[in-house]
Amino acid sequence: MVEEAVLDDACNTVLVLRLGSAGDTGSISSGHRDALRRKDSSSVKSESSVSNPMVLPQSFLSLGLSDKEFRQSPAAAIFTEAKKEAEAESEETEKIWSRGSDEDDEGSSRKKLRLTKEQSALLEERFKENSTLNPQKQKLALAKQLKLRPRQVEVWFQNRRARTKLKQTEVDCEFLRRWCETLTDDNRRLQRELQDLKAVKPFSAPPPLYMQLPPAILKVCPSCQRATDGSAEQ
DNA sequence: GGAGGGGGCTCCGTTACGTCA
DNA sequence: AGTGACGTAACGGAGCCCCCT
Repeated sequence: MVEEAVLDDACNTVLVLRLGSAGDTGSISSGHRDALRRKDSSSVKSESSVSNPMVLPQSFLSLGLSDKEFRQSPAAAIFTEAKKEAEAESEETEKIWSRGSDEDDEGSSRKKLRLTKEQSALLEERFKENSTLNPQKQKLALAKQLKLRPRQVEVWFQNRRARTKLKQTEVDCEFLRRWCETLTDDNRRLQRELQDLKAVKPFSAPPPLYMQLPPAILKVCPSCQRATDGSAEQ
C-alpha cells in the first residue's frame, strides 16, 4: 500500500511536470525552468529505487486515461526515459542520496522520517552557529555525519528558519499588542485627567496685559487719566 | 560586454505523516 | 479504537545570484 503510493507519487511528479513543459508553447519562465530542473534531480533521481518499469501514474488515472492509452501516449516515452535516467544513477550518487537510516530501505519519498534526538541536537547546534548552510560542502559533510541525505539537511534548515521566523513574529506581535495596550491606558488616563481639570477650573481667557503687571508701577496719568507703567513720565 | 543557460540557494505556502491527548 | 490537534519532514513554485559559454 505504502509502496504503491510511493510509486505513484514519484511517477506523478515526473509526468505532470514534463507534460506541463511540453504542453507549453515554448515560453517557460526561468522559475519554471528551475522548478523542472530541480524536479528532475531531486524527485526523479532520488527515487531510483523505483523498480516497476511502467506503473500508470495517478495523474493519468485522474485524467481518465486507460493503461493502454497511457502506454501509447507521447508522455509514456518521456516517462520511461525519466525512469531510465533515474535507474542509471551512478553508484556514488546513490550512496550520497541513500537514506542511510536502518529502518527505511524502501526509498519511499514521502514516508516521514523522525529524526533521532542526536540528529536533532547536532542540527540545532549547527543552526545556532549559523542559520544557513553556506557551502555545499558543509551540507554534504553534515549529511554524512548525520547519516541523512543532503536534501534532508537542507530541508531541516529551511523548516528551522521558518520556525524561527514564526516565533519571532509571534514575539513581535505580543510586544506590539502590549505596547498598544499601554498606549490605550495612557490615553484613557490623560482623557480622565483632562476632564477632571475642566471640571475643577473652567477654562477662561488670559487676563489683559495691564493686569499682569505689578500694581506698584501702575500709575494714572494725571492729564489723560490713563493707566501707565510710569516709564514715560520722565 | 551582453544574453542566455545551468546550478545552487533561499523563502513561502502547502501537504502529509507521526504523535499525543 | 477512533479522532482531532499539533509539530514537522517533505514538497513545489518562484525568485535571485553566480558562473560559464
